[in-house]
Amino acid sequence: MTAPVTIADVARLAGVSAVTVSKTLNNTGRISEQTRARVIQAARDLGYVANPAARRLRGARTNLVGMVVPELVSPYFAEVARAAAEAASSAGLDLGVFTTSRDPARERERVAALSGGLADGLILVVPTDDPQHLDVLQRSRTPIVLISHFGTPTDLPNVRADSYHGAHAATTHLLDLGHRRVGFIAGADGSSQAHERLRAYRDATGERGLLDPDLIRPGNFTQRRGFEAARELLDLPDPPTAIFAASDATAFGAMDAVKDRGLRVPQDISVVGFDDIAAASQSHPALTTVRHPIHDMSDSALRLLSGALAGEAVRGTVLDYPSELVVRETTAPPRSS
Amino acid sequence: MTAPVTIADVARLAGVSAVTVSKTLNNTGRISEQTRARVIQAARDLGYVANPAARRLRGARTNLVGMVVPELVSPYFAEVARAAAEAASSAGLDLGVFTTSRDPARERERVAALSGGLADGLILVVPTDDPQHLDVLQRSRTPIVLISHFGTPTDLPNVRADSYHGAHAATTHLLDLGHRRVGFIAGADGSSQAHERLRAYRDATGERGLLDPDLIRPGNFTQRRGFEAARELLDLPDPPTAIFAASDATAFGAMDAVKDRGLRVPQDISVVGFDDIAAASQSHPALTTVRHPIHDMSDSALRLLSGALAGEAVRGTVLDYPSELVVRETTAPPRSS
DNA sequence: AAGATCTGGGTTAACGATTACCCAGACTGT
DNA sequence: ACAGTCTGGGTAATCGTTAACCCAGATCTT
Repeated sequence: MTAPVTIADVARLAGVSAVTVSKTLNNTGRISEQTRARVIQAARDLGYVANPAARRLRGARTNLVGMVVPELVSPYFAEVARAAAEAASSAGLDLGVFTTSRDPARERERVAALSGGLADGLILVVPTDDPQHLDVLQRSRTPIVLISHFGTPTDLPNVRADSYHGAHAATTHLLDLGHRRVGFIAGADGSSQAHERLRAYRDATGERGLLDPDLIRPGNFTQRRGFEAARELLDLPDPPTAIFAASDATAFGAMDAVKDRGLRVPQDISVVGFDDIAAASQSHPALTTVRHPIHDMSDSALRLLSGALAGEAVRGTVLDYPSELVVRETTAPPRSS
Repeated sequence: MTAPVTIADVARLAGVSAVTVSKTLNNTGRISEQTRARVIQAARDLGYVANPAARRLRGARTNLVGMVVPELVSPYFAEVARAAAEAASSAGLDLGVFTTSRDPARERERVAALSGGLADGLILVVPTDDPQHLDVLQRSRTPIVLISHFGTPTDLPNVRADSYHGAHAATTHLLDLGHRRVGFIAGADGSSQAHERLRAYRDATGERGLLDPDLIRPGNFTQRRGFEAARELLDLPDPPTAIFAASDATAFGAMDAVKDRGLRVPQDISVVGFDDIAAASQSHPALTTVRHPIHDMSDSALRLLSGALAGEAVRGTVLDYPSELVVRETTAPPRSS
């Protein structure tokens, strides 16, 4: 039950004033080498860490950045959080991750509490697309960076993942291999990313006159639904020879269905996923998929935030990161060709 | 760039003093209905949210709980974080998740910063087992709850996941099905959980005189290593008819290897995992595995923390949650029997 | 009817750290 | 030798909120 050690404790032990301790530890003001050494020693001995609340209240920096994500269980968000934590760490910042469970009210509270007095800056992943909410964000004094916000435009810096190009490339890849019937298992309704992926699939197949509505199945990003939807596709009178799933999990479900039918991937059926989660490269055969440059995105988000913290003007910046196709082992030319 | 609205702004608008606003909003002290209504209205109009830093500094509660985890990418920690966030939310608390990347120094910093002035309480998942570090934790004034700490004993409340029983049950399950050669793919060296799982496997096979060191392969919890290790096992002169993997990811890798050999799960080879990650129930065939009662554990951890926050004596509490076998579709009697 | 009690709200101080400002002594230059 | 500069460090004020006290007027006692 030891009370936390304060700056006064350190000052007492070092035989100086609290101000001198503060100056020493923050490298501000003039301090002699002797005193500096004494202070640092005392701080170390006591295990002193400045109280962030006090620091923040005084207007100084906390070096804490808050990240608000819808949830953490889907590998995508987990990966974004991890990449951001690493980027933050190498920028000398700490990252605290807060989840909203996709509850707009909770998102508002989190943002208010964090920007009000805990964090130096905020990174919002897929913020709720509510004009009023976004307006509040825009007026906030604490720097905010958006990740993958696609709705109502704002002038907040926004780092976006562009699903379209990757999805288009993936579909084209299958077409180029010789597939003429490529099935698509969609993502969740209402997700802008899901919408983009479907649009790209439609465009790519349409360009070659190979668009068949029967080959498009609804989905929800889950593995289970991937399994079912793939079954539906395989049960078609004229089944596809390749399946493009809107997420890796869905693709794994689809692969399960293919194997369950006694067919082989990729010899009988090619499968492509989307996201490049960790399991994609580790499964066997390794999944051909589309990768969001999550690391680059998180790096950029943190660079923008650091910039804003340092007073740079970052308003209006929009960084679009194209997704890219990663060809592994689950795609091959169709049997017939 | 609106400056955050402070309690003084609300006071001014409502025509009262700051203290009255504080009392009203915190339901402390006597306030007339009239005044109360005016204050609440003003606060709402201004969108006032108390500055957590100031509040915390004054010694009042932040309603923020910090959770420190090694990382977030492995589904296990992601799930623990999610369950804790839900439990926190229903206890009226917010949960901020911080990662350490398994860096002890970073863990110490995080804990110091959080307990020093950000969070009301802390939940530490798998804390570094350093006596000195643990001593600091034990002296901390802010309540701390440990999750799955197995090393140096402390009197901090500790909610533990017991891997042993579940792993023993899993092995016995395979043995009861008639398997006489059960392979084991271990977890990462140095993980106490990995050690317990191996110990249980050894005990369970040993009890029936079926322990064969050749059937034990090193692993590291990854899918890739599961694939390789399973190959090694299948290449044995007298290969196992069942494989018990120390994690679900490893089990998936093993299943890949089995299928890659043209064998079927569970007809030719049974596979059991450990953790019951989301993909376990969604894959096909659905994975037989061992589940940690993560939700119960997180609930308990938060209950303990809330209790401590409310002044209850929770020191010394140790809750051991047994892991339990979940039989799904990847286990069956061996071919020969 | 005069003290006691209650009501509703204000005053003051404090939390821990930082910043702006100040000052004593040592050193410089001419 | 005396004003100016530099060095090293201290004092006071401040951030936003709340707990501990206090007090004026209304209401209640007997």
